[in-house]
Amino acid sequence: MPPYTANSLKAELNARGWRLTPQREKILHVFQNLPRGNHLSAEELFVLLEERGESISLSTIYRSVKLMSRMGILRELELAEGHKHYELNHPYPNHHHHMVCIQCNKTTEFKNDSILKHSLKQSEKEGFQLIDCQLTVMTICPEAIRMGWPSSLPSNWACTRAISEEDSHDTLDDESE
Amino acid sequence: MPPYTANSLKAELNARGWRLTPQREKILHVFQNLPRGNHLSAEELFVLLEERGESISLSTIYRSVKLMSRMGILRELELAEGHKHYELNHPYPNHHHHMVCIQCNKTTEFKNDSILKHSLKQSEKEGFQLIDCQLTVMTICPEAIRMGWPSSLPSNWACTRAISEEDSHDTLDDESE
DNA sequence: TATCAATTGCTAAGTTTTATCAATAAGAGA
DNA sequence: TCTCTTATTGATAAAACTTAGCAATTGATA
Repeated sequence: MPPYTANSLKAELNARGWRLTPQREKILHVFQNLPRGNHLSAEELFVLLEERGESISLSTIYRSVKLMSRMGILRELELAEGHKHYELNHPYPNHHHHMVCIQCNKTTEFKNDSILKHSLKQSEKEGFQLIDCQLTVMTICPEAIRMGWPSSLPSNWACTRAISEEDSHDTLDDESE
Repeated sequence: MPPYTANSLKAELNARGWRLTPQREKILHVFQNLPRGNHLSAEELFVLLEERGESISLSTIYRSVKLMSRMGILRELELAEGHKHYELNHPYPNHHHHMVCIQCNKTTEFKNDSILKHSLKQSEKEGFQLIDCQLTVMTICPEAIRMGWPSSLPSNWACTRAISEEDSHDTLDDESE
């Protein structure tokens, strides 16, 4: 995915009968200058632009991020915080996934291209066209563990337990960063 | 994860100072008798119970599915439909993921334990405790493709394109399916 | 069986997102 | 450059989804 310029964004939009507006340009600009690993909700984007004196209505924010997600410019994230987050779409080889602490909502990115490969394999097997894949790893972070969690947590999350028992590590294959 | 009975559910609840109620029992029962691959939203669960003449208030539905998710009995799914879905939690070795058509919202399950292994590896590397992981594969299904989609779709979803070019298939390792 | 606190159901309210629609402005063509 | 057509914006209202508050009920323990 090439870094978008105002011109290439315009071309992409016009090719579909859509228009380049100052609002869409500003929104793209925000995401392009966002530090790596950050993502914004519609509300956060709204506030951020307001603070910069470049206010855009919330309606337009919602419409724009949805449009740009469908175009493949942004990526829509569902990180279990009750609302959607958006980030610049970085396809392979910069494709990445997220690990989230279900207690404090802290999220971190990680790369692992074999996830994408598995997804591609799965979709091809069923005749589906792959658009994107997102692995969300739900965890408890070290701080949350220290804070007493997971006191009220599952006593039987065999998920972790069982797979640890058989020490799966030697069956890992990939180049995960 | 053992199949829950009323008794084992009661034990799990009481161990945490919580109580077994007819409502919680009914809800568990619904999920245990749901055909494999199905999941329900809070609203759908509400309607389903109402139709069976076993009405439970919507508040209680929401509270119960959240509680049971935290206990590891249910799994909360975010499948980009705008609201959460729930299913019985099937940990390893019955852990699974979802492929969803972003056009018609059709979802299908698939197994691939190496995803879980990668997640475990990632969380351990950072000192996080793994709770669950969910891979969501966004696709366009064959029917949607036939219907003219993805006409307004990304022209540059390098995600798929680039990885196809290098034919990644021979680097796959696992027992998926 | 009595006690105490967890739980329910009802209602209201909070959050996030979409719909409506008149006014505006981008793009294409003359 | 000007005009025309239609996509787009912004404001407001409404929809969709989820949580909060509280009196009444009921499960678990002794």
